[in-house]
Amino acid sequence: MRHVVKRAIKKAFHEIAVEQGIKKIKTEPFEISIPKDEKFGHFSSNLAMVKASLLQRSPKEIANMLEKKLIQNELFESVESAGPGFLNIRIKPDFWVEHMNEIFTSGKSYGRVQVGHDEKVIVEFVSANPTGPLHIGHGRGAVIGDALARILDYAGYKVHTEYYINDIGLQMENLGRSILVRLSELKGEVLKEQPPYKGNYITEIANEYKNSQGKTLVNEDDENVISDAARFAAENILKGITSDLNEFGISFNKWYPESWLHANNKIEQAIEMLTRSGQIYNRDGALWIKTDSQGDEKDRVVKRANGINTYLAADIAYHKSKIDRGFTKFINIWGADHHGYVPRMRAVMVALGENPDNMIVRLVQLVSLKKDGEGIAMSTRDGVFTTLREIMDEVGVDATRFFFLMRSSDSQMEFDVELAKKQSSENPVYYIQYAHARCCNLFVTAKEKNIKQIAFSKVKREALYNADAQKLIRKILQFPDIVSICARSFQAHPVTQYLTEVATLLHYYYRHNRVVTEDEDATQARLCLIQATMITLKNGLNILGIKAPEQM
RNA sequence: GCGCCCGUAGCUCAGAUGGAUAGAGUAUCGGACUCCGAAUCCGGAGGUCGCAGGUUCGAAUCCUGCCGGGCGCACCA
Repeated sequence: MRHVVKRAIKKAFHEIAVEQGIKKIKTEPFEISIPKDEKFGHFSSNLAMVKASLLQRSPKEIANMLEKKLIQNELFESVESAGPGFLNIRIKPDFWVEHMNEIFTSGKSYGRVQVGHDEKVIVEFVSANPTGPLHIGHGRGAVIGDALARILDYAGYKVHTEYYINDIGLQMENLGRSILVRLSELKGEVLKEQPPYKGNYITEIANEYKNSQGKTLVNEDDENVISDAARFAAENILKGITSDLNEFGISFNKWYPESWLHANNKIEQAIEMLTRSGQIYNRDGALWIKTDSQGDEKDRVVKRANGINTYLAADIAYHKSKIDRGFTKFINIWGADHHGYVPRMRAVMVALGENPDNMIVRLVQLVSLKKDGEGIAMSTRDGVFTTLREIMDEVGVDATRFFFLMRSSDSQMEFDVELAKKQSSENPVYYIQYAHARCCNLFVTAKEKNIKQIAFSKVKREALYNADAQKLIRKILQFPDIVSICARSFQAHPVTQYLTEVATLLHYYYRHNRVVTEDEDATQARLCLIQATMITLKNGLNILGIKAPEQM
C-alpha cells in the first residue's frame, strides 16, 4: 500500500515540476511515513519540505499544489497539506479492505518479501567453546541469530546457519587438564592445582570418563591422556549444548569443527595463499597478517615462532571456506566482548578479496544477571553462571525467546531472574499468543453455530468499514514492511513490537465488536478480518520461532 | 590513555534513513463480565530524552566537549 501511495505522489510531483518549467527532477529521496497520530492521516509525506529549495517555493505552496493534484485520485478519501508542509493522506476504507486479498492469497507466505534476491547468506552464531554448558548470554545470541536467519529466509535470502566449534587449542587443553584434576580428586588425592575450569559439571564428566575407562587408568602426567580426556569432555559437553539448543528451538544446517580445518590442511593453504599475495609476512620468526587497512591498531600474528597457529589463523581459513562455498553475505553474531576483533576480521575479508561490508557483525551485548538484588558476573572458567537450561525450565522457551528478542541486540540487558519468573504469566508473549488463540476460538464458536465461512471475494464488506476494523486492517497490512525493515537492518526486535501492536488492536476489536452474531453478512466479513489477523500473528510468531497456540 | 556500546516514565526497554503533542510493557490509582475465553478492555497519574554547546525551517536522533555505566585494547580463544 505504501508504494502505491508513493507512486501517486511521485506522479503528481512530476506534473507540477513540468508545469513549473523544470523538466528533469529527482523526487527521491523523500519519506512516506505512517503518522503516530491518526488525525494526520494514514500516510504522510515530507516531499514538499524536502523539495522546497529546489522549486524555489515555500513548502506550504508545494504541498498545496500536490494536494490539488492528488485529491483527484479515486484511491484517496482525503488529502490535506498541514503543518510546515506535510501532506496527509487518507485511503478510502474499501481500498484497505480490498488489499486484504493479499493476506488470503499468500496465506502461510503472507509477509514474505524479496529484499534478498536469493542471495546466499551464511549466519554463524553461538559458536561457544565446548568447555561448558551454555549460559544465558549464549542464549541471547542464539535466539537473535536464529530469528535473524528465519527473517532473512522470509525476506528472500538463501540462508545457511552454522555453529563453529573451537575444538582445538589451549582451551581444549585446559578442559582436559580440568578433567584430570577432578579425576585425581575422585581417587581421594589431594589437589595439586586448581582446575582451569571450576564448574561442577567437570566433576560429573570426570566421573563418566572414569567409568568409561574401566580399571585400566591412567597416568595423569601423560600428554595423550590430557587430549583424550579433552576429547571425551568436549563431546559430552557438545551433546548437552546440542540438546539444550534443540529444546530452545534452534538447530543448525552445519556444525563446523575447527579441527576439520586442521585435518584437511586448510589453515596452511590459507596462510600460503596470503603469503603469496603479500598479505602475510615474516617477522621475528613469526608470521603476521596485515590488518591496519580496516583501522586495526597493529598487524596480528597468525603463526607463532614455535610453529603453532593462532586462533586467528583458523578463523581466516574458516572465513575463506565461507567464501569458497559461494556465500556472498556473511553474518556473524558475536558477544560484545569480541568487538575489538571486528577490524582485524574486516581486514581479513579484504585480504581474501571480499568487500568487508559483506561481513555483517552483530555484536550482542552481554547479559548481566541480577539475583536477589545483586549483580552476578558470569564466567565459564570460574563456573559461575546461570545456564540457558535453568532459564528455559524456569521461564519457558517461548517467553525466554521473546524476552531476548524484545531488546535490540546492542543494548545491554539485565536479566532479573526473580522478575522473569514472577512475570512469566504476564509476559508480553502470552498477550500475543492469547490474541492468536482468541482468533482460533472464534472459529470454534462459529462452527458450533453451524456457520460456514465463505470466500473473501464473496463477502459483503460493510462491517469492515468501521473505525476499529479499519485500524486493525491497516496494522496487519503493515507486516511485509516490518519484515523488510528487519531484513535490511539485520535485526529481529521490531517484529516483537509490531506483534504487540497487532495483538492490542485485536483485543480491542474483540472487546468492542461482537464477531459472531445473527447478522450473517457481518459475521462473514468479521470472520475474514479475524482470519487475516490470525495469519499475520502466526506468521509473525513463526519468524521469531515462537509457537502460535490454538488454545492456552 | 585509546576504541566500541549504552544513558529516554518508579522499573525493564522501543523510538531505521532528522519531522508535527516522545511511546510500549510493568508497577501504581480508578472503572468494565446475565454477552464469542477477564491471560482481556477503558480511564487517570507518571518525562529538564545524562549535562553543555553547535548544525537548520525542525534534533531523543547528526557534530563537538564533558559526566556516568558496561566491554575491549595478546604470539588466549
